[in-house]
Amino acid sequence: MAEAPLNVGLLLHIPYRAMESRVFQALAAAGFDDFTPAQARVFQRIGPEGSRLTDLAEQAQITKQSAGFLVDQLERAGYVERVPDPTDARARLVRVAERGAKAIPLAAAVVAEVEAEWARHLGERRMSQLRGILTQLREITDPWQ
Amino acid sequence: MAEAPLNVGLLLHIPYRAMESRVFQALAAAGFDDFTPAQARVFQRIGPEGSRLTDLAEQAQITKQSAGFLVDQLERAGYVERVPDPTDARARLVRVAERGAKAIPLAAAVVAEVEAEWARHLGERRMSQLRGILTQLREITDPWQ
DNA sequence: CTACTTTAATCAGAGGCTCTGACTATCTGT
DNA sequence: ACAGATAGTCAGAGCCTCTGATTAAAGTAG
Repeated sequence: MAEAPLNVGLLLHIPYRAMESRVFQALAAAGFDDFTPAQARVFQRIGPEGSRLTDLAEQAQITKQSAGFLVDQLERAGYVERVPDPTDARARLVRVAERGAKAIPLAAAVVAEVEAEWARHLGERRMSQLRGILTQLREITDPWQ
Repeated sequence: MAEAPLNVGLLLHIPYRAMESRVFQALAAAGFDDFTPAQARVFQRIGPEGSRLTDLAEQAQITKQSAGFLVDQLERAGYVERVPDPTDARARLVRVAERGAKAIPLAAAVVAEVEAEWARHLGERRMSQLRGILTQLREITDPWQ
């Protein structure tokens, strides 16, 4: 794809993967060792009041069948629960359950820690530029606004 | 993981995924429709003189069994070939084959096109800042130098 | 030169992730 | 009331990745 000056796509992927590994290592060390990246990509999108399976699938850019498969596992492991959607009898809301709620602050802490490391390396100024540029870039690269 | 101000990890992932989709769409449209992201992650790392399976596996951060599986498929599809390593009879070099060589300039063109779109949106100045910051960030997030 | 250790690659088996296609139940709009 | 759209599931297939064991060749020490 590129050689000498790594393409920006790859450059974006490298720190992303580093962040992801750190979060998963920390979660596993804290006993959340049944928890896969694929499950996390769905779990992450669950809104405060719960989300419908179809919405989770769209946002994670997978089919609803795949999302259903992953939610099944998250449910079995106690991270989420499914409740009827009061506004639509066809639908069910996927909500964060007790065990999932415990994992969230832990993950958030690791994210904050890694971001702090990056800020130390880049300097606060460049770190905040990075955030600003990525937010602007999101305008044309995020299909889900 | 985060809510209001998206965490930087996620912000990095959004444009990466956009870039990847664009490249795969273009390859598929040009007849390279048997070519998966997993295969690409290995293919991408093949050096100009060919690379050993073990090195490809390390750089792609997968096991050598997985790398072997993917190289098998790339070989069957004509993207790569395996030749004996003249310096070590245990090893074989995975090299880009004819069909693979044809796909490379196409992928490079799409990468350039997407980068140009991003530069238009961000402005040349911020695009070049992005590249610089990511390159610096790579120093502490890339296990392979 | 021989024995031990390491390295490159493969084989075998298992499980996880994602997809397409088909189906049921419910809602929406006319 | 009916046709079409939407939420979710079931069934089946294929792809990706892993752990553990194995073969062959290299490197190393005595």
